Amino acid sequence: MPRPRPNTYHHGDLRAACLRAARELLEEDGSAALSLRAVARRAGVSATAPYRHYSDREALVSAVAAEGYRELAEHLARAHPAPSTPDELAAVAVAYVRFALEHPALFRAMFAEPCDPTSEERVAATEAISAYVRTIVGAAFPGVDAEALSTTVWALVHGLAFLHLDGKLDSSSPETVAAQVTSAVHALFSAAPALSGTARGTAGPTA
Amino acid sequence: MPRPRPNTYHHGDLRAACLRAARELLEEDGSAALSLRAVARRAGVSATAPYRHYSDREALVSAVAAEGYRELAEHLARAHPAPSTPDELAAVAVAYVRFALEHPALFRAMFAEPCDPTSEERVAATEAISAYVRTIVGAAFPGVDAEALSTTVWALVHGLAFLHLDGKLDSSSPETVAAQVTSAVHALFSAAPALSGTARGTAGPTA
DNA sequence: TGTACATCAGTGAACGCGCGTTCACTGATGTAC
DNA sequence: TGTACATCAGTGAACGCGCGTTCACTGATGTAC
Repeated sequence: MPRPRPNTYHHGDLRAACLRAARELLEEDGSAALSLRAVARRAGVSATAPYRHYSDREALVSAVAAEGYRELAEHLARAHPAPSTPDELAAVAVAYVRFALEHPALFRAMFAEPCDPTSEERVAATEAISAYVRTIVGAAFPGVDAEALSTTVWALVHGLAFLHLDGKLDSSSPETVAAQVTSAVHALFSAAPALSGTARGTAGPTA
Repeated sequence: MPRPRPNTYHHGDLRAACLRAARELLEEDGSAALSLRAVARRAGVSATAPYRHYSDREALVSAVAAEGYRELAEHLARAHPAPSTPDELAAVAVAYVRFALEHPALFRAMFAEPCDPTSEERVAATEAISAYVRTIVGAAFPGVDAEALSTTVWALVHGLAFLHLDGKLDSSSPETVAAQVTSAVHALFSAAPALSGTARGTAGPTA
């Protein structure tokens, strides 16, 4: 009975296992800083094994953050694959805030610490997010300056996420949060036509 | 020649000196976590002296954050003591973002890490900020639901601050930042009358 | 004004800790012949 | 199919570090008489 990979010396996929371990640690204790040694311990591997796959601690943290960005993107797309009305956009906004509240430590790792600009994986991931926001805002408001509006939308939603995360707003129930996010986003969108310089009135919710 | 306080054994006001030292360290290296030992070193005092004034590290960090909130409040008031038009409110919003960009590490200490709810000094300071925002938004839009609108405003501005802080938006010049914040806030305010259930149209910029 | 003494606000040695990282190493894997 | 060997992916000891915190201490201060 030759077991396929019993307690292999060679782990198989330690790179992915480290990411998984890091994520687990973040979910369990959001306030603790992520340490390479803790990740190795959690992955059931010697303290130095991760160095085979990550050049240093920073590299691991960046990889975790990048994975977080990708998951966030998926999460938003799941809320609505191609939103084109204010309601659908609001649903995406709610998903954004919910993601932050469901993965507080990950979200902080993604945003709260200075992003080192040398991690191309990380830069690419954040660029993907902002491009995505630009695209869906542009699709919903074809005549509007999508660049400016999408930044404003992103900032609003991002700010709501952080204020909730920091306990500065009432996050007692998911419904409360969703209602607040929805109303804030609608408030902003009802002003969107005013932002349009070139095609005023061609698109927009006009109440 | 009895010098008044030459190299006194008794420091005089080590509590304040610790705060000052902590602030200096934050300004100098925003990415490093604040340590009690580093603060003591900077204050020119033994590693354990701060324990006379702060029960533990957390207490010092909370005190720093609380001071930050108070300074932020002053900074906003200086931008405009009693804003009552969208333009004046926008000036306050710009001041908020500028404060974050000028004191990135302090701002992160104030917001990015979970606020421990046991620090009454800290809780009081954040409550003061949010009450202040509520007040000025209420003053500018008397008929509007100030609670909801002020939350939305705060979130928008807070989000802009954080996205700039994290390098996700173009922060190349103060003017760029100011223009963007101003336009975002105006976009939101132009929708404010729509938020008013009771006094629609009595206040508001109506373009 | 001078003295005794309690209290206050520091010192400095010491503790145990977890960390990032290096190093020489070794067991497992897979490939060339 | 079997063997030799290079390479890969781990181990484990060790380093030096800064940290938070404790402890017994001591010098300075201020107050009561």
